[in-house]
Amino acid sequence: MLTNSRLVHQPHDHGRCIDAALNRALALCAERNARMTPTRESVLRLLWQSHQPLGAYQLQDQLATLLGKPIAPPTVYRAIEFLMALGLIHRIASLNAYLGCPFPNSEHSNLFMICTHCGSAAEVTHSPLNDMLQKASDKANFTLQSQTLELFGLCPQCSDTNNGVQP
Amino acid sequence: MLTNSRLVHQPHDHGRCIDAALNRALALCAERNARMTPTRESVLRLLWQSHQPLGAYQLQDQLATLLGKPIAPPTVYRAIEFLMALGLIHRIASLNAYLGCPFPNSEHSNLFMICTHCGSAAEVTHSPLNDMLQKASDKANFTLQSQTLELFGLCPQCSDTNNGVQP
DNA sequence: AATGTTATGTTATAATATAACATCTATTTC
DNA sequence: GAAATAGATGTTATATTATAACATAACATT
Ligand SMILES: [Zn+2]
Ligand SMILES: [Zn+2]
Ligand SMILES: [Zn+2]
Ligand SMILES: [Zn+2]
Repeated sequence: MLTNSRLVHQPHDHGRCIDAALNRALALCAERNARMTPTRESVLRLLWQSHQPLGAYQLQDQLATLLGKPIAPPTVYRAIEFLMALGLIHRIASLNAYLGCPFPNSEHSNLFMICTHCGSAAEVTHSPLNDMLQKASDKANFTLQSQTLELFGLCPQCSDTNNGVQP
Repeated sequence: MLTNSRLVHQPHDHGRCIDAALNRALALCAERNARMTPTRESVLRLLWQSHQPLGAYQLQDQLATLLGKPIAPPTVYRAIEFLMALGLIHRIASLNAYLGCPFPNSEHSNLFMICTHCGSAAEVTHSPLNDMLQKASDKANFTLQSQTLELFGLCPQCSDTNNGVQP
């Protein structure tokens, strides 16, 4: 079970998360001949400021503040589109929100564990789960193409005590 | 694996689907002292006209046509809210659309298999899958509360040949 | 009939997302 | 380096999905 769960749901040196994400992104761009422009990089950084999914208009606000000038929705959505195409971020359908992907290269089950209290979200890749979904699909003669798997509940921090909100 | 998959993805006597759904709904309303009003019944019927999830504004159009008078969004959303509260319908987050539930009483995993070609959607309840999700949550110290599980792919009809769209 | 409760009508607006076209910037080609 | 091209951003308008707020109507209980 490959996951960033422990990291997400615990206090940690978060600067590393951002740096690592940026480095993965730059490597992937080099590999694919894609351009990591300042706008795109800013959006990716904003999505890695926390481990909580952000909505497009939250991103818009924060981007406008960061760049010190008004930003229109298409700018944000274009960056999102670009980053999604590279697999650098995911969309959380239940939340209409976006989240940095911790392992953009590897195979994905796209399973998310999202805390209903503090909002943090961990991503999980779980082969047995994928196998089971594949089998269930086979059994129903359903040709599986993609999947949206979002779990809601309390993260370790928030279920332990009522610790309040995450850094 | 409890599912309406075979029914959904094959030609069938669809009048029965609607009648059965209505009967289940009426029984549940009686049980819960809830009122199945004409508007609510119409919305439920519309959602059972096909096995394809419908958006709120599609419902609005169809309801307006059916009732022969203009219908405002809140009317539709109120009916949706009521039917969801009773577990008679589900929301498909990836589609912003709503779908009748084929087994509103039983335990739910809320797993959907949605055809990307014809749009039909089957619901599946799968205990081993739920167990596995519960275990994965436990392992991550995540207190599972609810889940959104949506699979996209080709239904038996659409993957077999290029049969085109479903009745 | 009077009262309280539940449902619907109505208007306006919030929140999320995209279309269409103009302009600019970087990359390549000559 | 200038011209041509492709890629990225700016700008305006609008589509799509969902809810807030308040008025009216229907129903139920007494
Ligand atoms: Zn971090
Ligand atoms: Zn939490
Ligand atoms: Zn049917
Ligand atoms: Zn199909």
